[in-house]
Parts: sequence; C-alpha cells; structure tokens
Amino acid sequence: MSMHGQAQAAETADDAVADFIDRMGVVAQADGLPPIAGRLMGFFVIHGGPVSFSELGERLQISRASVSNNTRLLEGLGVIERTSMPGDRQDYFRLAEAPYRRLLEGVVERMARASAAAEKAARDVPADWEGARRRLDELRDFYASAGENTRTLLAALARQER
Amino acid sequence: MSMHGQAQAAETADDAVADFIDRMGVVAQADGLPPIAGRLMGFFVIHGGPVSFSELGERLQISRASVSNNTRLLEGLGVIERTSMPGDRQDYFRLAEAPYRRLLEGVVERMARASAAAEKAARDVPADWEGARRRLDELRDFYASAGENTRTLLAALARQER
DNA sequence: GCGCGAGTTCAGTCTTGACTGAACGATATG
DNA sequence: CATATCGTTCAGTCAAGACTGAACTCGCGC
Repeated sequence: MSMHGQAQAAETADDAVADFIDRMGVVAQADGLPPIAGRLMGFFVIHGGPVSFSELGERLQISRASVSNNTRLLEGLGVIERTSMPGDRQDYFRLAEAPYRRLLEGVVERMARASAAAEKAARDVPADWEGARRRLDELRDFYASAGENTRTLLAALARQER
Repeated sequence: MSMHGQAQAAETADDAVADFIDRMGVVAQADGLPPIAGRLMGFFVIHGGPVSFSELGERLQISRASVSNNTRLLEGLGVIERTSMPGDRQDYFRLAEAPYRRLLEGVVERMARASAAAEKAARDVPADWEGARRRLDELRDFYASAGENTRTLLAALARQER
C-alpha cells in the first residue's frame, strides 16, 4: 500500500492530524459540547497561531454558520480568543492562554449543582426518613469532595502556568 | 393553595422528592447516561432498600422496557445490585455498596482516552512542528494530571468507605 | 406439559440538537 | 454613495437515541 520509511511517515502525518481532530470531536461530545467545537479545539492545538475565519471553514470543511457558532462558543468558554489582523477585515482566532482551565470550571459548576440538589432534598425530606437522609448526605459529600478536588487541581494548574 | 405549617411540609415532601429525582435525571444526562437511569439512581438514593421490578415502573411511571434496560445499565455500572426475594419470582434491586465509585471510574477512563489521543498525535506529527508538539504535550499533561487527580480522589473515597 | 408471569428484545415513534444554505445587517473600501 | 465582504441569524433537514407497546422467550408452579 504505502512506501516504507519516512515516505510513510510523511503520508500518514496528515492522517494522524485528521484523526486527532476527529478524536477531539468525540471527546468534546462526551463533555456536552458539539463535535465541531471539539474539532476546532483540536485544530487550534495543532495550528496554534492566528487562523482566519474563512480558513477554519475550509480546513475543517464546515459551513460559515458552524464556524460562527462554535468559535463564539469556544470564545465564551475562554478556550480561544478573537483577534484582528491589520489591513484584513476577517476575524482571526488563536488558542487562549489557559485554554483548558475553563473546561474544568464547567465540571466544577456541574458538580456544585448536583451537590446542591442532594442538599436541598436532604433538607426537604421528612425527618424520619433516616436512610434517605443518610444517603442524600453521602451523595452531597461525594459531589462536594469531587468538586473540591477538581478545584484544587485547577489551582495547581494555574500555579504551574505562570 | 396549600395548608400552612406541617401540612404544607407534608405536601411538599413528595414534590421535593420528585424534584430531586428529576434533577438526578438531568445530572445523568450531562454524564452521558439516559435520563431514566439518573432518575432510577435518584429513586434508589431515597428508597435504598430492595425494590421490585414492577414497583420501579409504577413509581417512576416508565415502561417495563425502560426499567429493564436502565436497571441492567446501572447494574453493569455497579450502581445497583439485583437480588431476589424468597417466594417471589420478581427481581429486586437495591443500591450497591459504593454506588458512585464506578461513575468516577468512567470519567477516569475518558480522560485516559483523551490523554492517549494527544500522546499519539504528538508522536505522529512531524518533528519540525515545534508548536504543535508543545501544545499536544500540554494537552496530554492536562488530561493525565486530571485523570491522576480523580484517581486519588477515588482512592480517598474507597478508604473512607471501610 | 400447560399456562402464567417474569424479564428481554424488537420495531416504531418522537424529540432533540447539530449542521447547513440562504437571507440578513453591518462595515470598510472604492 | 454604492458595493463587496464580513459575521450573524433564521429556517429547514437530518441523524441519533430515548422511550414505548407488543411480541417473544424462559422458567416455575399447578
């Protein structure tokens, strides 16, 4: 099928990149983001530098609408930043400084919500449901410590970045 | 609308439970599980003890098919256990010992996959893409330390349980 | 061994949301 | 001022999967 040695390496490099970008798509999907957002992230991990709006559409073979929506989403998440090039009317994007931090902040938030739900239920449940109370408290503790844990990780990452 | 004092508390207790169960449904959804699986989990957090197959369907107002599929799913995840009552042909279910551990193990697994994807890409990308290599390594480290972190949390929970 | 009640599987419906092409402002440039 | 080129928004299509009712299979009890 393919040449041997570096010829093969050269040929499969693009494939590897494409493969990586696709994998990032499914990773994002598992985190509740649209696949294209993940693929954009993957693309920016490979080509970090400022990339134009239109180039994104061409390289990833997606519509301008998708570029617009998903770049705005990632921008809101703090994963990428929108810049402009002097003398060019197009928008450009590049990876933000701490691209992954915000994603973790998202999971912290979700855990806080879950913990709050358990706590509220424990408060509202009749006092004589002992078992329910106990298990609800356990659930709250679980999510609370999981959230706490992630928050420490977040702090560790922030420290490491400067 | 409602009576005052404990009358209201008595009335809203059921609402609170229903509300909690629904919330667990959306929490589960955010984790990639079907909503009904989450609601089942919520139900078992409230009523821990052995509950029959048919009662699950009635209390949660879902079809037997859904009971079957989602109990099997939760059973596979190690969140609930299937038991049997002597003299009753129905299956009974109860919360497992460490119900939440398995869920965390799932996220650890996903992080490992993401980390592996970044590592593979870093290996396959041409050596002269310096920026890409660096960012891929960062991504791998991110997921690796996130996974490591969760694993420690897991260990801490296991220790606390005995 | 027959039938009934248990859980599973199947086929179909319905909802959800990701994605797109086209219409729409907005803005800089000629 | 006109126009071309941005990015956004809108309406529509399409696919994925959650859920259900009905058919099915298995096994116990009469």
